[in-house]
Amino acid sequence: MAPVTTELTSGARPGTPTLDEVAVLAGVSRATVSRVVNESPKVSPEAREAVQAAIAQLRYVPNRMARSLVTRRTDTVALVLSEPNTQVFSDPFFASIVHGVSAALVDTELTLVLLTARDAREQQKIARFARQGHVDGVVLMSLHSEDLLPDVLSGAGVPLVLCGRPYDGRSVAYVDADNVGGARVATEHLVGLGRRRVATVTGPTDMIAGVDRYTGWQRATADAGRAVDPALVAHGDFTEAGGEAAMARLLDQAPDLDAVFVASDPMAVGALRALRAAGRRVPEDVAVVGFDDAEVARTCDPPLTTVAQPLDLMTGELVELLRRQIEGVAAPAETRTCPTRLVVRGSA
Amino acid sequence: MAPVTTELTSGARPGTPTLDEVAVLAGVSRATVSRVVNESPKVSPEAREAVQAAIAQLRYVPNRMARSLVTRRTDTVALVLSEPNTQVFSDPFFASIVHGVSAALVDTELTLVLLTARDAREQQKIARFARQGHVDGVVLMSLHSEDLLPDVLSGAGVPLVLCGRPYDGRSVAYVDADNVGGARVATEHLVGLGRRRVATVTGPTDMIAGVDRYTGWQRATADAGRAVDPALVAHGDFTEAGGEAAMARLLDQAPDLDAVFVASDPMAVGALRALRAAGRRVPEDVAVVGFDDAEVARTCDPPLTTVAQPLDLMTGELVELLRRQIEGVAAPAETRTCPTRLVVRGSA
DNA sequence: GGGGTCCGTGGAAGCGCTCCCACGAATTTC
DNA sequence: GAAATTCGTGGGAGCGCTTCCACGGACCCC
Repeated sequence: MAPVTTELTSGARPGTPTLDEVAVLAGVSRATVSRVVNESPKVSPEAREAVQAAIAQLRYVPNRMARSLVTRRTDTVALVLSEPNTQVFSDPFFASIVHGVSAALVDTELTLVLLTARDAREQQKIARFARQGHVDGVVLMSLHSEDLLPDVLSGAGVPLVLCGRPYDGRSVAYVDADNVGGARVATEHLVGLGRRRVATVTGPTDMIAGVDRYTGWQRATADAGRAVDPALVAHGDFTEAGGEAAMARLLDQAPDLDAVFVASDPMAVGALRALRAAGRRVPEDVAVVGFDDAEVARTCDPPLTTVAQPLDLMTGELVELLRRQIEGVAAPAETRTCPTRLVVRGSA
Repeated sequence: MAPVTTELTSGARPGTPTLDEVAVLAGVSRATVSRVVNESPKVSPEAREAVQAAIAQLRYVPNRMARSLVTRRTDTVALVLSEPNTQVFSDPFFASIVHGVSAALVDTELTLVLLTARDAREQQKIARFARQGHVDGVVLMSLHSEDLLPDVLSGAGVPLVLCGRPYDGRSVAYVDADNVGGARVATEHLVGLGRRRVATVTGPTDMIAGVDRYTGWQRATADAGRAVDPALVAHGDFTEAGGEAAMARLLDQAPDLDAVFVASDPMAVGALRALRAAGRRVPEDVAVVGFDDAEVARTCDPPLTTVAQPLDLMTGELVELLRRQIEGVAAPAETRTCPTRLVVRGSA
């Protein structure tokens, strides 16, 4: 009954021109329009020009779904933050990573989308999203040990790079800073300053960065020929408030401490406050070293001596590793550990 | 030459089963499998069961690109943060919005992606992303006046809701807090406390929230029968450092001030610091009111009296308006202005 | 008990795009 | 000058899915 109107079916829907319509207007075939859109060199200048004019006139925008269906690429990568604590979202380190990755991608055809998962349900949703082919790959900031996403994603064959070493030595691509080394250098700096009782405020013990920085402190302490005194250790949660509370505990447990390595800058700022509240001067009475070299390390009082991570390098590697996996030319689980650097300011 | 192998073409690619393969295994047609996947009621229990078993066995995941191609829906919405200053990313208000929108979406079929645009190039990329049909709609936190995205997006017919009133009274859907009213109440509170010289630290004048809160202060000041003294005004940028600097200027311009309305909590924290540095006690010498009721307002010293925005309500409305537009049942440019509430704590 | 309704089902036509393949014309090579 | 190459082009199949339509069987009503 209904005649075959293949040619102009979509002409009925105004506002969304298709390849065919461009082809008709330009007087060429669909294939040629496709070539122009995809910048194939095998098109004569005249044809190219005609097509470009038609595209402009029709305000043609290619339909990505249709394209993806055949190319099996979406030109989209996701940066997934899998973390229950909303506040971590405002951690400057996270903001820097987002910024860096996004900057590394701006000159490519890839678009970055951010996904956050606060609980198992959201993790499921994200896993589905990725498995269904919405993205070509994912950079995962999976911070806690019990996270499901690394398994699900790599199991589903989604190209994946972790930002931060996986908690269990599973075989997966990752990029991380040399947290152990950085913490060690920070602690050695404190020891080298002649401090006798060097305490530490650690990060959460279910995050690898927390564990590694703690390990670095332990090693440096042992190397200095000192006992690892539990009274010199307080666990924080990478937040400013957590750092303040931990520092207060430390002051209580070990009133004679004269230096402290704090495993993140926000926590160090909290520690500074606790120290001030307790009437200790920094650095005279207590020397403080932080970690991250966040913006706040420069502006707080006194400015924070801290361990800087090479963020540009790290985000660059992150993107590089991911792209290689997407291209299919990467070894299964390449890893990078980037060197850190001590930045000496007023606090130690 | 090559025989027609329509049936099993995709069988060659292991690991990504298609509808057809599920259909074959379940002994039904593609159409029936599709019905099961889409939870159509018109399927017999036996067929449904067989299909579900096949799906489980094959670990079948529908290909969203293929589905989108025909349904013209992606079940994805974007939250776009269009803002050059990376630091805003760590503004707790932004984090709260993300959290709220994402929470409002978790029980729906919609997935939220976050997109950030720091410059015109990234804005272009995002515009393309949206126009090409990657998302069903966008929530835009377009904070500055010269942003292109609202125009491009609404021009392209992408369902769009702004978070925050547009700078120029353009006709577009938005949800905003009653910034003018909130600022007014805050200022009136200060006046009601008997303060004679009520200053203000404003937000950036190219952001509508900055402008509106300033307007609220002006109105309240005028209503109190006082002149709007320029010496009582300093412009900040919504950051803590900016607030500190602005407060310092204020102290310089108007040493006799005895109260200040600060247009955001992070700035208020900065102001508190400047005040302490200048030896002024809060609230004895200078009463301070902030805006946002951020986490930090509770933990700072003294706790901040501040204007709370109904975040859950706002994010709920944001999602509601967007969904209605996506369904096609919304008036073109519905708007919501949500009431604010003064939270009195120690600082005023 | 015959004609209507309802319901589950499968066939088939696309959605908009890419890309393989074949084709004719222009160019080169011996 | 004929065969071989190159090059731009168009035809057409197919990516995996949804959905319209038609079909046959079970059911209902008078």
